[in-house]
Amino acid sequence: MADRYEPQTFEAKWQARWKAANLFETRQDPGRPKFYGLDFFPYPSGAGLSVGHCRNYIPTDVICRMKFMQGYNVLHPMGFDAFGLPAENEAIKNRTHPGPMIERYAENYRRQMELIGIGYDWSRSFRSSDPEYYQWTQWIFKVLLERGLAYQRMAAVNWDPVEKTVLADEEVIGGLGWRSGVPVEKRSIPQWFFKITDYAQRLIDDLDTVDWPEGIKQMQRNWIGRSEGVQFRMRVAMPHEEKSDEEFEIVERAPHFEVFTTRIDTVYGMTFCVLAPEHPSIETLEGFVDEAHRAEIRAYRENAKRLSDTDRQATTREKTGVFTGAYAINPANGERVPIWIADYVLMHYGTGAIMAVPAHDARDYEFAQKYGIPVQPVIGPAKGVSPETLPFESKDGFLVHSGEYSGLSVAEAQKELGQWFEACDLGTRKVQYKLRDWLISRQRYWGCPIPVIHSADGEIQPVPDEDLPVELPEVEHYEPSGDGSSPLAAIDEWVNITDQDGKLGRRETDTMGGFACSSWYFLRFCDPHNKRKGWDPAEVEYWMPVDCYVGGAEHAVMHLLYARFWTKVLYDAGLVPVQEPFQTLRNQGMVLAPTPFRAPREGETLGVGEEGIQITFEEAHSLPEDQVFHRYEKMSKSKGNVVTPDEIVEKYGADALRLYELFVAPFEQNVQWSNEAIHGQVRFLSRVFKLVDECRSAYDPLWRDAIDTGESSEAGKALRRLTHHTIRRATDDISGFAFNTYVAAMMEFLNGVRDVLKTTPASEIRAEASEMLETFVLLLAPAAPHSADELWDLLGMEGFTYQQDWPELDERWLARETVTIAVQVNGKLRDTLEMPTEADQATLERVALESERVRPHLEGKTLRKVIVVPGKLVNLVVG
RNA sequence: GCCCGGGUGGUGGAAUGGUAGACACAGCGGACUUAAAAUCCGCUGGCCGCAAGGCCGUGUGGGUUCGAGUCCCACCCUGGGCACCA
Repeated sequence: MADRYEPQTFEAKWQARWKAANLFETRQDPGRPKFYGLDFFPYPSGAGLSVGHCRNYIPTDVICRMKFMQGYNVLHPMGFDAFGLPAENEAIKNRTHPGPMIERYAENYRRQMELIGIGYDWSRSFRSSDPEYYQWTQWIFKVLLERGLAYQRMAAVNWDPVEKTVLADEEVIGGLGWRSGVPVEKRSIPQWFFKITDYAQRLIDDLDTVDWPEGIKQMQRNWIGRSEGVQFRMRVAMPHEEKSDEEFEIVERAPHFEVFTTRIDTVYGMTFCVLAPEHPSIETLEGFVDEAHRAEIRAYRENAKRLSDTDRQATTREKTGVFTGAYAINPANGERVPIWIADYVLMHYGTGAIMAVPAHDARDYEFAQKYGIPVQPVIGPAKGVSPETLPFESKDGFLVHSGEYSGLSVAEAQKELGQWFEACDLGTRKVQYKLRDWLISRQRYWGCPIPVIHSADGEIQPVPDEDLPVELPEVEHYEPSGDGSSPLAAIDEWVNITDQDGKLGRRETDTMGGFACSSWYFLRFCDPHNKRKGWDPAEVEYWMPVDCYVGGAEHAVMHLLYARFWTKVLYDAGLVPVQEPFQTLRNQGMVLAPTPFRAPREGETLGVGEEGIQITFEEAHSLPEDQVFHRYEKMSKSKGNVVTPDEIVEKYGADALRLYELFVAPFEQNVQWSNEAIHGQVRFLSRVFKLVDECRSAYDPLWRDAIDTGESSEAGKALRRLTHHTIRRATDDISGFAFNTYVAAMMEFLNGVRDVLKTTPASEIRAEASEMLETFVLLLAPAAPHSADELWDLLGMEGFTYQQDWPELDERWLARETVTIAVQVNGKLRDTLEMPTEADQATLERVALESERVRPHLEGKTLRKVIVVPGKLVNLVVG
């Protein structure tokens, strides 16, 4: 019998036994509640898993294991997000084909997940690149198409010159491609979109129905960006040709335009208005202005077209614009205001035109200052008071210089002006969203083909269900063409087909971005091998929604928003019974690893936010110590700071790794990896083995019969209190994602047991010690399943801990006979008293006043007040 | 600039408004050992004190309260997200 933790001798053995017993195969017993625990769909990188990834999988595994022991039918699947740019790029770099490559990588991921003892039901696994899977991705695409939620249009898109593809807005970070890190360019090509904007309001509203981190919800709300305002028409007016410059007339033939504002209360302060350079009305407007203005407009628009989005949206950039020579009429007061064109107004938001109120908007103010446009304050901090400094952007104010609306608060004025604009048919109150439609087209090979045929007459036909999947053709060369077309377009024998009616047609050659594949995989896990349907409705009805969804916060907007959108579309189509896919969501913190840097040398410059030049570990060793410093960074292959579970399991064992990752910090918090602190877990497990080894001769499997009839000794009682106290803590902590305190509770359990056994050997309290041993092993099982099974076996028990019932709490043992009462004088602790639990207030007060440690602090003072919290403390207030 | 988190010993961290520092790591002392490792026992926030004990202490400054790491206000630092969205 091992009296210490020797993982090499048993971890592989138990993993093999679990596999042979199909232990984690999904159970669907009637009469049991269900629990669906899911991890984010991983892309299996060639670098394999790091201990950082494990921080996602281990906690979910702990919860799923406890839920199963508590009697739930647990669905805990794993599959691989194999399609998409990362896989294709890695394959190109390795000069191989993405298909077989990703298969190897996925196998390696699975090996590592098994190495750390994660209890997945592998019989349900799939890859998003399996034709049996993407057949149904294509089928869902058609559902969207039929419902008018998928469409193709020419679009200026984010073109990533390195990836040679189009990126979704969400994949452009600060004007740079999210993977390539280079500035994206504008290009105009036909693109497929999903109309997620139709669902904007529901995507906001239903966040209230799910248990997600508040920060993630807020990020989604911000991304969708709802704002309420008024949209109204500006009529164009030109100087009267035969009269003086001061007289104007409305030109009905001119292109009147609409503006959107959230600050209708400031409408009297409008001193100009601005059109985006791409605004379609400008072309007509040019016909009404003189030659000089026309030339300026054209020059400005040409220039704007050439600017990249990054340059245009750089916040440090000074605003630019041109006066058109035309004017518009402010409908609120009939005053004329000049019409400008400026690229700080964006065509894709609102109407692409704004009313500019420089007194109350920082951007308009900056522009007005630069071009000498008047500024008219209309909101002040108090009634009848003008603001002292401009711009005055606060909404906590009152209107001035606003006709009959002067004196109203901002809130009142927004309401009344909105009503007035609507009553006079000047405009309408409107809700705007920042969210834009989801660009799904990728001009790349390694993705799910869009199941559409373009017939010769230009019609778009979905591929019939019976012809799905549209399989990716096997090809030698799949590298992106670089001309904006998919490499699939070059495969004539695949592209050119005859449709059902015998007409010639061309297949759509774009593929879907990877986020499409991960927007429904959680449904497929409910019924992964269905050949006739994407899923059996009964299976999805049974398992959905996901009860516990765990992954990194970096998918806060993209994946989670898309998956919610698809679920809602499928709900509307009557295909799934839930409107939200993920009931509870939690984000694990990252594992950061020390990464070497050195100071820049002559001629080297640091980028924004950089503190040094990142170097390899080899280089760090070759440099003098004072030239190298370390920073904790996210683990990544490119930084060379990856710690793999393989090396940790090899050295310390899987259970020590699992415990360490659970214990090291709160679940949601980032942690700094250290190879040293893990020793504590090895030590803990060794002491557990030692305890079981010492006590097992006293172990009686029939302890239940003896324990409630027999009289307990003091030591026996202490042991039982400890046991049941820990059942409560472990159960609550695991349920509440407090894995660090769960492990701490187990350590305290061990320490407490050892204290009891110092005075009373286990053989004298056999029943209580047996209950303790069994409970200890079972409570430990979710976190350290290999050790738990080994210990279970050493106790002479049959089967796996996973199959045992979770220990049952007996609340009677939570009650204590005595409690420690804190005695304070003026809030400062002066003594602690061991008192019977049921001691009443008067008793506590009396004993507190008698305390020898307390009395010196009362001398010469008057007792003014006594606070007694039974079971807790006595506070004597003196003065 | 706006929206979220977070600042507690040498380190990771614990603490329903009620004994701050649980549980660990590291360190120090001791036992065992020829020795080391491993293991076991003890100490370990700062200052004063031989001790008993006292004073200070949860980023800073105020406030509420009998009592504040926890609640409120202002500020500083830090991590993340968004960013010309009218």
